[in-house]
Amino acid sequence: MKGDATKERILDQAVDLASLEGLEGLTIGRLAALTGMSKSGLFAHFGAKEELQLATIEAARRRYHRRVMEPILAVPVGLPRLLAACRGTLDYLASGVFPGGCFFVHVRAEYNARPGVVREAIRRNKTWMRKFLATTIRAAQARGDLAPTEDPDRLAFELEALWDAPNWALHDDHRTQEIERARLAIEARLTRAHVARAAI
Amino acid sequence: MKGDATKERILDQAVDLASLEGLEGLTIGRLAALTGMSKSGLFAHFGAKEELQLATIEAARRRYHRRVMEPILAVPVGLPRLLAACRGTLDYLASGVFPGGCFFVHVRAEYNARPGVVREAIRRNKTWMRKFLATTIRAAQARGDLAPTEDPDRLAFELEALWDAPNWALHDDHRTQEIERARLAIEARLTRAHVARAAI
DNA sequence: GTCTATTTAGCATGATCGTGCTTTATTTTA
DNA sequence: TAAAATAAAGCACGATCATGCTAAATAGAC
Repeated sequence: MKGDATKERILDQAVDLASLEGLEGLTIGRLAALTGMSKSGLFAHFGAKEELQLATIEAARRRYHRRVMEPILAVPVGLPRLLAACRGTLDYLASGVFPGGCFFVHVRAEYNARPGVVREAIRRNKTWMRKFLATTIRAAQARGDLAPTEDPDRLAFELEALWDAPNWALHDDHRTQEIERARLAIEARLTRAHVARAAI
Repeated sequence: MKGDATKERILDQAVDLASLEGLEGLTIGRLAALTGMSKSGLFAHFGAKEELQLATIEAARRRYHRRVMEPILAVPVGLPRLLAACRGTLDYLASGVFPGGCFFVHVRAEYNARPGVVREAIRRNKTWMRKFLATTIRAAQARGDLAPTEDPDRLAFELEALWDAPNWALHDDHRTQEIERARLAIEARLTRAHVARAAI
């Protein structure tokens, strides 16, 4: 079907636009202009603004999964995968997977205080990531590669905090410096968790 | 002058609204409804949307300074002040200074990828905070209360990262848990920097 | 190649956006 | 208290918002 291909093309633009301007800045009119379609023609694919927003979040999730998560999931469970997650996430920030920086950081801030299905959809992604990290940490502990005294959820919280932070400088001159700071902080943190070779 | 008092009242509402919905969600119409004024009457105080946005950022800065920074600045320079900054920032998140969580985290995400005077105004606040932290850390080092091997800018980056992170859970049930995680992480980080009594 | 189903455009609607201009109401000053 | 200055409202504007309905174009099936 041709409609599906068009929808894909629309959502690709929508993800880029929303990563730059948020899910509010993502308007039907702007998206129509960007894709060269008519407003009504584009709108017909979604039926409601909220559906477009949800589809955009889902498209961003797919892109993130393919470009960032899949390489990580290809690494063996436990410490190797945890290190791959740190490395992959830090690289992803500078790699331009999303033109405006991390899509999820942007929209999470935007909908943090707005209850509704959009916020829940965003929240699910964050929850998934936290669970994935905690599970990976637990696996590393089970293999004796990480101090068993570490609380997996706490360590996951800290890693996320550190690699989300460089986003704020992502459009400044010193953005590589900030990413490097995050990298060093994560290395030190993992060393403290008794990782023998923490170099990422 | 009466106009000044009105303007103050408007900006007070504007800060609350923007902390919840961002500087875009902050529209003249909504703000007029909130303050019980006419759109044109309110608009006349600012002359342009962008002026309203800049005035709102400045009003948020003032509120933050009075409620958060002043108590911190009352503490002696060096390590005591650094600990006060950590404690004060963590408390501030839950205290409802801004109804939507940290005003600055929200608007920074919103304007991260939008060049212009608004983004620069937001950036100035972040830069100021980073400099304040680095200076405070340096003072603590000069007094021998903090390891001289620590890079002040790196430590400042990490502290900011950790205490910004709980914002994402600020409207969830487990928000206190997330703030507690940040507190524990900061304590551990300061201990690593050779702070004798890092309890905050 | 015709028929049918799907996709897209055209056009319209009411709401809201930011922003002017012109009065009216309210303060401040003299 | 009268005059001057300021603050606020009323009303209007063009633009853009999300969203419908209907017609045209294009696709896939036979």
